[in-house]
Amino acid sequence: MDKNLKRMATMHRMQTTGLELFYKKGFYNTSVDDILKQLALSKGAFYYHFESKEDFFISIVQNLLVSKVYSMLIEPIEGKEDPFRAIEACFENAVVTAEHNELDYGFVLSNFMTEFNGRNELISKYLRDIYKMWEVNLVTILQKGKSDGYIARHLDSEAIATYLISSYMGIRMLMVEGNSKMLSYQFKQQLRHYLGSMTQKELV
Amino acid sequence: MDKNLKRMATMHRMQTTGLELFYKKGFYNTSVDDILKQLALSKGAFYYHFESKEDFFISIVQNLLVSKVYSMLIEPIEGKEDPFRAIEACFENAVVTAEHNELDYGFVLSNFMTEFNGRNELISKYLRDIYKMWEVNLVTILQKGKSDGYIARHLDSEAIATYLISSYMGIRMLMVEGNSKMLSYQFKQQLRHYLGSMTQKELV
DNA sequence: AATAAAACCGACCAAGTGGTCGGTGTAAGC
DNA sequence: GCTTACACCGACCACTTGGTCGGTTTTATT
Repeated sequence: MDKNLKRMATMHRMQTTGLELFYKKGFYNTSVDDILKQLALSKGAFYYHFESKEDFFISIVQNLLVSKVYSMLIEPIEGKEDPFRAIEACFENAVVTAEHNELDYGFVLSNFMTEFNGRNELISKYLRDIYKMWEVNLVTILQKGKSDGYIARHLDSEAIATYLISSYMGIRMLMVEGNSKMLSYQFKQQLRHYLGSMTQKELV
Repeated sequence: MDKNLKRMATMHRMQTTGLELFYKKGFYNTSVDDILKQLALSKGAFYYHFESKEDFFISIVQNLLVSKVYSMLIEPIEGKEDPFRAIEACFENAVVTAEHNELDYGFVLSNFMTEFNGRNELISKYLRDIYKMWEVNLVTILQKGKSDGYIARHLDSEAIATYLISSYMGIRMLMVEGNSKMLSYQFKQQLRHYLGSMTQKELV
């Protein structure tokens, strides 16, 4: 059992470092040696635990990315009363986290989706699944918002979810170029406006 | 003169093919040999015309990307009466172009910005300049819209421009993963809603 | 202490990579 | 016909890449 623990510990160390470097420099632009150097480990250790660089990345996706996206972007809006309020709070929180250059996993996801698109179908599939999970969750909560009387029924939940995710991924892309504080502020402002414009219709 | 013409022709051929492959597979994941193979040209020809792979890419940015972004995303909304209408038409046109998998240069831009971020400061700077050109233009036309009475003065032009570009880059990112027709439709719908919500305030 | 399995090492390999360079074909100018 | 400069060729180089493998150290178990 203790053996298994050590194994898990090493693998986890490799995965977190791998994610960090892959995110910073890209998957194809980060060599296995880069990762091992930072970990002070050898090639042998790496290929003892993982079949290949691809296999390694997939393990990162399944062990780190899925759960992080879930806890950062899905859980915080699940079960809340007012969907728009919950979504607003969640997105604002995510974008503020991103200001300080911490890993925010919505963007990590979109970054990787871009990099692997058309280059590695298997990995793309895994990433697409996470995205779908996020999207489906947003749609579900919006639909529930309709039943609960928070959202006008004529609104298109799928389209709103798509637009929300798009703008978020877009702003995060821009934020890495600097000026992230201003961009974050502008995003929050317009997000509020966008969501606000849909709730106000109910008052009419 | 004829000599110069041939030189230009070859360089242009290299640049268009280069852009196509860099866009499809990424800059770092496309080798000079890949490009030369498709062109049936040799290494010698490449390094006769360009100093390095980096120099080559910069020439593509300056010769192709700048003018394309200008003609697709800036020119169509310059000098139009109603800014929101013009912006709406321009973005819808861009996203429809993208449906058929043609190169749409707004996305090409954002793709490269992502890839070079933190990896090549010089190239990043060139790309950022193009982005700024786009953004400044949007802000300018929005401000003009205020003077002309099309847009309420209390609205934040910079924030609107940012949000517009964000959502566009975001939706384009999602579109490459497939289902682009539906995503394009949803984007257009929500874009209209977003812009519409700001014009209606004037009626109040 | 002996054993065996697990965890790790690092030299090595084939296949690329960006870039160099001595050479060749060719077309214009004399 | 001869020269010259431009456009192009492709073998070659140093270096990096993902991946292999025979071997050594650690570790739990007896």
